[in-house]
Amino acid sequence: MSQVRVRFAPSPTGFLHIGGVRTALFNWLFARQQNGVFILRIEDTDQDRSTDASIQAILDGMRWVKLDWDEGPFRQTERMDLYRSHALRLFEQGHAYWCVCTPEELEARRKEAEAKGGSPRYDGRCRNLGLAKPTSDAALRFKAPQDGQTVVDDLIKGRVVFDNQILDDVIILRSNGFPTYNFSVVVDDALMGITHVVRGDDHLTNTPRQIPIFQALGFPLPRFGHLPMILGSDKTRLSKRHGATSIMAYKEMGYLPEAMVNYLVRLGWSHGDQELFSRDELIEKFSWKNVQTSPAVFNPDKLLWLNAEYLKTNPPQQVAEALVPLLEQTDLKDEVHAVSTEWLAQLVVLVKERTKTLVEMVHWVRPYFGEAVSFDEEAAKKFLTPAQAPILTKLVERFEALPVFSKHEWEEAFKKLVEEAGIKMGQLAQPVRVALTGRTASPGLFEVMEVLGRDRTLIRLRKGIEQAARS
RNA sequence: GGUCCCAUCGUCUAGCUUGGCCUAGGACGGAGCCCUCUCAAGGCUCAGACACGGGUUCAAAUCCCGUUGGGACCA
Repeated sequence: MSQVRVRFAPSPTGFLHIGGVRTALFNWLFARQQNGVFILRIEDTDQDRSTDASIQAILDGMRWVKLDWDEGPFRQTERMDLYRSHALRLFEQGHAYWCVCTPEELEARRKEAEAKGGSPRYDGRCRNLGLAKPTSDAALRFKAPQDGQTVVDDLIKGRVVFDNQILDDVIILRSNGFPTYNFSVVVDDALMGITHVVRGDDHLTNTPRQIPIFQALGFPLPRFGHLPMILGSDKTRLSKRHGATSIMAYKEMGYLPEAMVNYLVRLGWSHGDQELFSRDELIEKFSWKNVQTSPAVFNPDKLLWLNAEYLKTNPPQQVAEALVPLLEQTDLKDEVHAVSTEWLAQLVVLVKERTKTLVEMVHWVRPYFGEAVSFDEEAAKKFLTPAQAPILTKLVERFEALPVFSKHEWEEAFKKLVEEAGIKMGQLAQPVRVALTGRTASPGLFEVMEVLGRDRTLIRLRKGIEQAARS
């Protein structure tokens, strides 16, 4: 059994699409599971639309989700000689012929054929002309088989049969010397020794056009697999209209790459009822037979839930590391560098159950930096009133009597005071919460104090009392 | 228009290969209850689907045919 070789072959037009990431992911998982080779190939023959920035976006995106490639990135523009020489070889061997029909003529004939109710494909006019290298503009066409059937034994769709009668004599080399998509793909896949061509099912009907080219070139056929598309909420192909489609946009929105991968892999693949998978588990359990045959609607809510799961279960240190770059983009920049990574991890633990993205986490984590905290106006108005000042003062006195912070002891002291005052927990907790965090919603008070430490807890309580007395 | 693909809760899906274990399971989202110092998280409960029509069979979500509806490609 020869080694598995798979590829991901995006076009560098725009950004790396999450649908592309999913295709790459399935290929990558298969390669890793089979101890195979994963190849990255940039299909940049469309020079009008391809940009270097897009190539960079592909590499950045792949790295972010940690899909590493073993060979490449290859660029088709660097392989033009290969396409031309193989096209010419087909001509020399009688598998291709020069066509001098102009686009205008073709268009006119196509319209005519359609008007007569015929099929709009090429009529084969130049097929038997036997033109040697013509002087005028000419395109090279592949002599497609005209009878029989082409059978694709698809890894995902199963057996798909096409009548060769529908096959057109496709152009393989344009008159400007550039290869067409269907040709360069075949040459690359063949030359790179790809054993499994797995791509979006928008390419399924291209497959019977490509198979005869492999055969004419004398290369063994790879296996094919066609993944169903990702749809938007209105069941049309996923596009910007449905929200972000660029993988890096999700990074910016505060998603973890683990969550993206987990979500994308479950969109079209399943392993029983399991929802959460580690990378190693995916490699172990992935199989084509459990890939869905029908398209799937992208569900941002579920992705968000998964992200929250990973925020909660990933090692806090790791989450903190991912959080730092986002904090650096805020006015907290300097303070972030002043604190220890351990303390940051502790902060993550404090808030992780309340946030679904890193962006939300930035917001939640804010009050714990710096000595003082700024009060939310509404919150202060409601809970830091002159009526609250006396009990808050008492609380500070009790706390001051405790020389070191101990979550248990401070909680006991707090509860004792509540009991003595004959009030409910919440009646003291909310003013304290506002004093400590500036807001009405926060993690548990004593966890907050623990993260703040004794000094800052006392400082903030005193400031809270000042605010209460003032209003 | 031609060819091809697809069809289970709103969404992602299990089940379909090898019909009975399916009064169709799980997850997200929704509703409710519990927990509770706030907000969450968590626990429990509920609503919610085999596109339709024919067959085959003792028995069909599962097999066959058709219809409808989506989608892709070709130009």
